[in-house]
Amino acid sequence: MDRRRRELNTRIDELRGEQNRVSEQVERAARSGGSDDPEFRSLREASAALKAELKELEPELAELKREQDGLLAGLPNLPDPEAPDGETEADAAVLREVGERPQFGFDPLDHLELGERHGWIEMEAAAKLSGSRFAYLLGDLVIVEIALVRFALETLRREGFEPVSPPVLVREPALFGTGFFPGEREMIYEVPKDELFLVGTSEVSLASLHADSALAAEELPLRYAGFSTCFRREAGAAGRDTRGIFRVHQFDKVEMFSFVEPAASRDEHERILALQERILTALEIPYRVVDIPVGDLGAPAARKFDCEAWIPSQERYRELTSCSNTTDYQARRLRARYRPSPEASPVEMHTLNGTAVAVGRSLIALLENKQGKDGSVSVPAALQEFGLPESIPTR
RNA sequence: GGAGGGGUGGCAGAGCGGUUGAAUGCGGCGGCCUUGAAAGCCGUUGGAGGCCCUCGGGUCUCUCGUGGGUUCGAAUCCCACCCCCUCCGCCA
Repeated sequence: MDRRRRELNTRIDELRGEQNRVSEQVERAARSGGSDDPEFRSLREASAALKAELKELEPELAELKREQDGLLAGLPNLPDPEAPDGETEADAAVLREVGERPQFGFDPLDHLELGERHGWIEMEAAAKLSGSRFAYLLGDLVIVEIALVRFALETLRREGFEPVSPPVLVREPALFGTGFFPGEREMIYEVPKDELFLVGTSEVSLASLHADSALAAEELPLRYAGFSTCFRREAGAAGRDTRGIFRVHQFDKVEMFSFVEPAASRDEHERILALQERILTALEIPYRVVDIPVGDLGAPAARKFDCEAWIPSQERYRELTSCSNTTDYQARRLRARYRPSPEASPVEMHTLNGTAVAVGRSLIALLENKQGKDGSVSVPAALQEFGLPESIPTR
């Protein structure tokens, strides 16, 4: 296919070149001889013949290009050779476990029992309002949510991440560029009337901040901390994690996003992971870090680490944050480039993303791990700085 | 939502069917001048892709918001879409 495309391309280039030359001659003939000049007429005919041949070949080339682009668009990023082998979550390599799992001298409650007892989570009315997998958060939990967001934003800001409150309704190219399209179209809410889509993560909006541009090398790295609501259809997850707010269609999240030079992306990945761990540690959530196997990476990522929080009611670790090095995959699709030196041609940057705080799941981890016998929940010191008491419910 | 105006090279800004891949100014780069610099003067200066090659270039195509169309020939004419500005209306 590619060979035929190249042949056609060359042929069409030649024809166009010929036509450009003939066109010039036509002009000269018109000037000297006028429109009755026989030379003028024969040249015009020659040009018309070239045009006819072009009209015949061009659609075939366009079709081949479309086909080839479509194939290319569906290809995933090349996995990092160090990513572990394997197809599924089960093949992930556990890198480390951090923090002490709580030892309860009583029967711990799950987050929904705690939430309902204190009037913090209301799911039935939400289901009536919006359907399954929606929730109202109320009271102290809302205050904790805001403290979580502020804590994450302040932490990241000190590390050079610029806070961003981005659009959450975006056009198709943003989703294509970040690699959610064509592969994960089923996960995305669509607003057909306006040809807009609701983002499943602010990663999509942040990545587009430097699309279609060529930055100077000195401008890199660029680091952003996006705060937004996220929307996910959760198609294909029917029946999974149906209890509580673990897997819902709408949640808030603070997301890190970095634009870096290719040589720096490995270090940046470590840096993002380190920040995630620092945040989890400050929130006093026990967690483990896993290295995602190649088969579970998704299209954009070359390497991915997840931090999984210990969830007492499930007696297992569940994904809380995730960070990916997408190398040049998104940059290529978004045309996010930079000049290695002022004279150099622009080349693709590397982009990386990572969750700073996924609010809903963080609340679950906090509620369950920090609960006391009386059903109260102690608040980590890091959040107390943002106006919360030592424990909730507030009396 | 209604009515106008407009999107041209890093920036500003001309061009409005053929010699314009694009005037001019600013900026950038090189040089002259200078002890050094400024000023001045001279020169130079977009991007993507294909082919050739003595690796420095040569050559061709595409590119004036995006996509179509008209024409022998389009930055220039027509259509659709996107974006920006001004005025009116509406609204958190």
